Amino acid sequence: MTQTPDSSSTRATALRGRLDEAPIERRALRDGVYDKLLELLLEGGVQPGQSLSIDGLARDLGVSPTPVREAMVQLEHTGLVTRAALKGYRVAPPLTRERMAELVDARSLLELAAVRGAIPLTDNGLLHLKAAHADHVVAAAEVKESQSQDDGTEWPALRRYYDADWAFHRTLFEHCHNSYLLQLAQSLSPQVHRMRQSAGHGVTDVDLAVAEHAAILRAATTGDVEATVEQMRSHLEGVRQRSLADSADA
Amino acid sequence: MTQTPDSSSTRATALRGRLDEAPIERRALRDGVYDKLLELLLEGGVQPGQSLSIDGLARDLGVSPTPVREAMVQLEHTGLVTRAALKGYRVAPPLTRERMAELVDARSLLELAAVRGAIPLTDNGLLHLKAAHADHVVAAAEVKESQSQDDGTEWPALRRYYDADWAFHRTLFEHCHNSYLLQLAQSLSPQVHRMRQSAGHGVTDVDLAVAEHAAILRAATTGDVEATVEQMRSHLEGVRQRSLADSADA
DNA sequence: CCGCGCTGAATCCTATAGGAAACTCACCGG
DNA sequence: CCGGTGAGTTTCCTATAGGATTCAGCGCGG
Repeated sequence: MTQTPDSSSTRATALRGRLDEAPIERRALRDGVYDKLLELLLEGGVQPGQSLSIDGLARDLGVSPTPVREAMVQLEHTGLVTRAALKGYRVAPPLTRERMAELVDARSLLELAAVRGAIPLTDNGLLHLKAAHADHVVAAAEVKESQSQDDGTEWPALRRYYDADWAFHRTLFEHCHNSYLLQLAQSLSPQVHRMRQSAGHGVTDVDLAVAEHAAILRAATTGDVEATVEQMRSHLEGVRQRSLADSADA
Repeated sequence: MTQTPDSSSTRATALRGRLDEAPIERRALRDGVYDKLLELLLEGGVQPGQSLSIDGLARDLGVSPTPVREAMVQLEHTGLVTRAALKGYRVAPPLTRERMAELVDARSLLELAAVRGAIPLTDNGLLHLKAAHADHVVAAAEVKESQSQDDGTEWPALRRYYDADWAFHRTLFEHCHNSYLLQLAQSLSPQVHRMRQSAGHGVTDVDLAVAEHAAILRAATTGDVEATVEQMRSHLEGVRQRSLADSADA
């Protein structure tokens, strides 16, 4: 059975405590296509400048061009692909050092504002942040394990690590009492992911990031706004350094 | 650079001075549909919550559903419409007072950062800002004239005024040496337009806005960063007051 | 040797058609 | 009186087809 009619509202309120976090999500084909293409672009399996044929992608994915077209409109907004009218879509050119610096600046602006709005955290917010950090630690361990094997299959672990990292930051945005900050940060997040992908960094960065996140979490626990801001600033400065360290601006 | 055909570079450079501002823009149908729908939503000709039927809009616009669908994906990202899978699109609910305050806060964060990055302006930037301000003054006069007639046709003038107002602010973003700030501000701008539309304000606000813009321009001319920041802060505080003054949070 | 025009295939863009799901509303049993 | 059920209609979602445009390759004239 595909759908849950859920006509009995009385029972719904009774279960509200259990399924408030899982709104049954019906997905059209275009959402799945979007996820697939996003994964492809973030993994770096396509060269910048390469053309992305609508019909070709539709054939490869086994769907018709219409949902692919919709997904491309969505991707166009992330900045990962560029569109030329009547000429199709192409993978966006790689980020230059200058653009990377701008990206980190813009992100810092949003993140520091989010911290100022989120601290002191509510009890619920603190729980979420702790959970996100714990997941980040686990993902970091998995990355280190997969990299020790070095069998070429480290991408899934890396992807999971990136998601956990972003989830930690996103938690702060979700509790900063300004929904637009979250929206803005999310619109920047694909570019941030791409930046990290282009500058393949080593295991040491993972440890540093985890340590800095831990410092942020400690400061957030105390409820000291300025201390948390300072830890976040330090973390973002680290991110900046590590990102710009090795960037072969093609 | 990837592939700039640019075969006739000699002639291109000869004409560079004349057509650098007018890149011939080929538009597909979906771009025109997007503009039409954006106009419709910003004008307020549709009630919040009203369903926007793909087929119906396609019939009304005299096109097929496919370009309408693409335009809706684009609109969905602006927050002016909401989408439920397998249920279609609806006009987004109106902004509550709280959301308006959040919006002004987020906008202020970006605008103040832009001023800090843009001042002191380059000669070119200063020229652009002056031109934008002059256009804003003209548009303001047109609004006052059209409102004195009060024949129900004030919308075109108001729309033009909004565009000129936003162009002034956008100029600062364009010269702040951070392309992502401009991108973020542009993603917020539809909501800002909608906010102004929902809170129908009078002629007096136009004069105030023009005066505050003039103050910003004067400070920017001197090249004093902090003075310009202060004028922008004052302006945005005025915007906040006027926006929240009359808001019938439905 | 270089620029120019032509031809063909590939691709984009739009229109149309059909299957599937959701909403409306009358009907009926309790 | 109220909740459940079923057909009918509307709408969304996807697939397919056709016209329009771009791009690559080739031959020709200057």
